[in-house]
Amino acid sequence: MTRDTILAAARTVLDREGVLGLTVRKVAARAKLSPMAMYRHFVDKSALLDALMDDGLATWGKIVSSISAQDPIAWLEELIEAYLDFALTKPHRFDAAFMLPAPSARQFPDDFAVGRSPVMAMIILRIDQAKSSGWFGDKPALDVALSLAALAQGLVSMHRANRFSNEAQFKTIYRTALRHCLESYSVRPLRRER
Amino acid sequence: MTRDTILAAARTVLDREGVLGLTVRKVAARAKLSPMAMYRHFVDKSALLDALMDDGLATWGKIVSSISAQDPIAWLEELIEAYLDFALTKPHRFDAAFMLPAPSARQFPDDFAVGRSPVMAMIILRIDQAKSSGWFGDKPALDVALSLAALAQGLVSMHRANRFSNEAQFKTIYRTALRHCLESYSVRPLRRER
DNA sequence: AGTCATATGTGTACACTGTACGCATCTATG
DNA sequence: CATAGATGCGTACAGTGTACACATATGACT
Repeated sequence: MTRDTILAAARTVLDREGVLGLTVRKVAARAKLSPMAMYRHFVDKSALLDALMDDGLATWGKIVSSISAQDPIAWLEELIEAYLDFALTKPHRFDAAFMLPAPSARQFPDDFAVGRSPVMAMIILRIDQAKSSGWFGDKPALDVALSLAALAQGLVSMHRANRFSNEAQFKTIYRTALRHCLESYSVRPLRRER
Repeated sequence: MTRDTILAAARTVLDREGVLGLTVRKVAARAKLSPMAMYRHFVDKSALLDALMDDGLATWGKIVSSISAQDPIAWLEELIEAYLDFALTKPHRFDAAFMLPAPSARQFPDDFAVGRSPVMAMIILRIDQAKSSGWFGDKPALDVALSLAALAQGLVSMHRANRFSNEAQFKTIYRTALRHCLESYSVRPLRRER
């Protein structure tokens, strides 16, 4: 379908020029279409961006599917590393998937909200597996998964905004923080004393 | 100074139209200047956005300064709540301060990198205070502060991207996750939950 | 006072953006 | 072959950031 041609072209432009540099005309040119032809396949530029987001999430999904570790905890550790790698080696794809240029009007169907996306489902599955071996106490798997995801996303956002003085520092902090987060859920629930 | 007039106008436009709706011409109109006059005070539109970011961080800084709790842990809890409130009641300011529309080229001086901003300094101060009463064990205060900040930012980003099915759900998850994060660093006397 | 350098503001112009509209051309079905 | 729908295109327009050259205001020094 032409739609896929356009998406492929859009991916290329995205990778080269970033979200900001992505322009309807550039994508059209690369897809060998007139600019207006784009609008037969996407109502909007923002619809194109949304598609690119789905595309990025799908790639990320494939990466997650390919994590091979058997042990659920090892699997989660690889996941953490894979996310870091994805963010660093494909920054523009990452932006499109996780850092929309501005809050779009897109409404996710309830079934696709955080915690119901395919990737989240995989993560939750592993957490539940680990639970049956005694990890994570009675914390809801969704809470654990969301904490990991949000922490990772927050740190990467900061990095993408140049808020770490260098990449090495960022990586160290990322690994430390995520490891801590993972471990912090891996005990029976404890209550703080004041 | 005219610069401040422009910034005031920009704030208004930002609040009404959001980061995406903010346009050099609109700001100029509101400041009763010709569009080109803007360029005597800001080299770029992106310089204006940067200034708006500093502005947002400054207001956030004032909010943080005004947290009154004495006990450092209570202070941190209020901080968490204040951040949530800031994000929900001033979403566009929040965007400008924490979610730049796209990774800008802005380089932060080393002294202003994450962990050295004024707000971070305040947070770290409280964490250190808590440490001297035995909290947080030997975890570097920066690690604790960054984890809290990144987790909060990540969750809010997700919310701003409509990834939670409703605001109430988001708030619950935010509070749960941040409380957990805070507690997870608090190695002080811990007691089993019944 | 008058001069003059500097700071500040403006009007016009340009290249580039997203995209509305109407028309042309393919494609598939009768 | 005819015809209807899907797909593509050329033109046009309003809105964007901003370069450039010119106008004016300001204030310091004679």
